[in-house]
Amino acid sequence: MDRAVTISQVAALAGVSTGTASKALNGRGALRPETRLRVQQAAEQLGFVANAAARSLQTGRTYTVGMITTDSIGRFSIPLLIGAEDALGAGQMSVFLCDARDDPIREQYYLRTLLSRKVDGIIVTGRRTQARQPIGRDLPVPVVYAFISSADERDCSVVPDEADGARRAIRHLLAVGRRRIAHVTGPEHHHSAQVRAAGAVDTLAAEGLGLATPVLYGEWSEAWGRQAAGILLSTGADVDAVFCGSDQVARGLAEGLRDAGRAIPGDIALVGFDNWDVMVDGSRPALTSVDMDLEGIGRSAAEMLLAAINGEPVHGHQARPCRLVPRASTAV
Amino acid sequence: MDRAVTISQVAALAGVSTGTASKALNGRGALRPETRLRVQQAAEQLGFVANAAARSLQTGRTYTVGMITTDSIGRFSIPLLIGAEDALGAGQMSVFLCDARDDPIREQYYLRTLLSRKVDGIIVTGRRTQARQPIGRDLPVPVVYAFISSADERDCSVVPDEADGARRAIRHLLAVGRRRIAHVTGPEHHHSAQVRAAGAVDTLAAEGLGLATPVLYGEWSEAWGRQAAGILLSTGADVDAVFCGSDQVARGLAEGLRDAGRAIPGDIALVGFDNWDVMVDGSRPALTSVDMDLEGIGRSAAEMLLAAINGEPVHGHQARPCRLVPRASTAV
DNA sequence: ACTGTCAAGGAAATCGATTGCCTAGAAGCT
DNA sequence: AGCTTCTAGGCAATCGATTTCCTTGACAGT
Repeated sequence: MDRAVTISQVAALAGVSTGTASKALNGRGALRPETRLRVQQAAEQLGFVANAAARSLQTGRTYTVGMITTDSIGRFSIPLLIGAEDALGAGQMSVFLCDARDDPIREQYYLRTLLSRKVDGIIVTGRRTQARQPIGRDLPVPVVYAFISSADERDCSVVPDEADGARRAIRHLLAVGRRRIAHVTGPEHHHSAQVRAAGAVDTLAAEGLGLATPVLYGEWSEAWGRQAAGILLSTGADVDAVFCGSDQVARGLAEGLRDAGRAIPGDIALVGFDNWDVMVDGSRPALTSVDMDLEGIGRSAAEMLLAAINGEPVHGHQARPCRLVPRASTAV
Repeated sequence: MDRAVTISQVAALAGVSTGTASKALNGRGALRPETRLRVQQAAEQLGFVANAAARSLQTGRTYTVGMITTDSIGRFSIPLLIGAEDALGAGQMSVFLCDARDDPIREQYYLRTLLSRKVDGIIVTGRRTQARQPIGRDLPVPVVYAFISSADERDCSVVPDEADGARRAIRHLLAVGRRRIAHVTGPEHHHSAQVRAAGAVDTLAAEGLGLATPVLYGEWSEAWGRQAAGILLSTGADVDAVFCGSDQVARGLAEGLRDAGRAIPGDIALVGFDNWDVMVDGSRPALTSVDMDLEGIGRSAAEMLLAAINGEPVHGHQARPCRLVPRASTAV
């Protein structure tokens, strides 16, 4: 069963010492090409794979990073995970996944475990309404925050530029000829809702325009979207487009408007936020939406972590632009 | 900067040898309680955390498992991940996350890395239309398949009992007084579609009934559900309930039926499959659905892996029952 | 022929924690 | 007192790979 091949077996087969075998396999030292080859073949033949524990004990590097999702692993974490795992895997690093479930105790527990495992770095991710407290002070390894941001400005945080997303949504609506734009979004206390709303207002202001109605704050759900449709229509406001704070809100709104006999995009054009496939494709018509490129954020965070591990830390908040994906709900 | 605290520093502070310190911290050997306490306090004071690499080099155990998702991390993998991570975290094990993206080469690469890291075990998960080939032969560590199953019957696979899910759906519809039941589902070549359809047919047969129309195979999408509504109505078949192969199909169907003026559940009751929150809650009315308890499957797979690691391997396929979650779409 | 240089590879220390074996001293027994 | 039996805890080997010296032996230069 447990037939772990060690480097001394490889060395014995190749007729060299373990030290020489190590050098041969790692391309170090001064060896005859012929010897190097003999060792490599022996390793191949025995199926030798170096014991990572032994190696890291000696070198101090583990080629391992920890990834802590502070809230549960959810819809937003997955693309981040994938992106990070992608960038790290290419650098031969493995990822420890830790799901802290919004529990500070679990979080600290995981932090301890990761440190005891001597990870080379840590990525902290998750969904939060506000910037979060740093996960620890004076940690012996670099930390990068992805999607959420650290309250400490010196920490490296990679976040989507949500104001940019809002700007793109509004510009797009203006470009397709809409002028009387409303904004329906999530809870007012939610940072994303605030930033997106402000971004929308600012962009309109730059064109000498304003929102057609005050911002409608609610929750991040389809139900609220449907409800908002009623509110919007009952105000009698003359609206020819709605920028929604999320795809779910937009989908609900679309349903509500359709039920009330409004044509989309004929009467009212619609833009969502998140570019969540099941929502944008399930909506009728398909939903134009703002994509935050979460996978790119995950990848980018991982790259910055790698840089920090290699002694070139990046500090401060990195805001990454969004992308607008046009679909039928804003077709001309 | 932070020089890691080693056990010899703890030993020095407590005035004992490293061996004694180790025994004190691990509850081994014969030590005076007073000595044990002194060491523990010293460790506490210095913030000592044992170097996992050194420990595992000595003990051969790493308290680490690998989790390979064969297809990309998706909607189905998340609950599995969470469940497994939950069960393993409680046992102090850490999880290496590997996303093989349906690429056999990546898969083998990850397998190699995991083995070099001397993981104690491996969980293989992912979505497949059929049972998959075993990930390796004669591996030095136990492997458990979660959600997908291994083609080798001797391997341990934890899977949902989808026929059971179908049975529960049909029984529920019968219980609320429906008799003329149709079935709309995904692609015919998909294993899940087949099993669920067969389960539905068998359950009806046991009551001396049959499906009101032949099974409607299509794809796992809302669009197909909407389309199927049209097909179903155009056949003129007298149907008072539809069991759908997925929540997306059900949601599409619900929309299609509503558009055609049919009342749900008044005219036609609806049951979905997956119990996917955004679908069941977004549907109007909220959708009764079959829950495969993916988190339970993940947890269960992890527990079996732990058992195997402890020398009590479980072999064969473990089918876990589903759960029906009633909502408004089948209200009486 | 003698010395200096260099290439090739071996020997052994090292990383940090665990653990089997051993010993000094205390306690128990006759 | 003399002997045995514990007990508490120290010593040193060990895990596997890396790495820093060292030691060869070959060869060139004078």
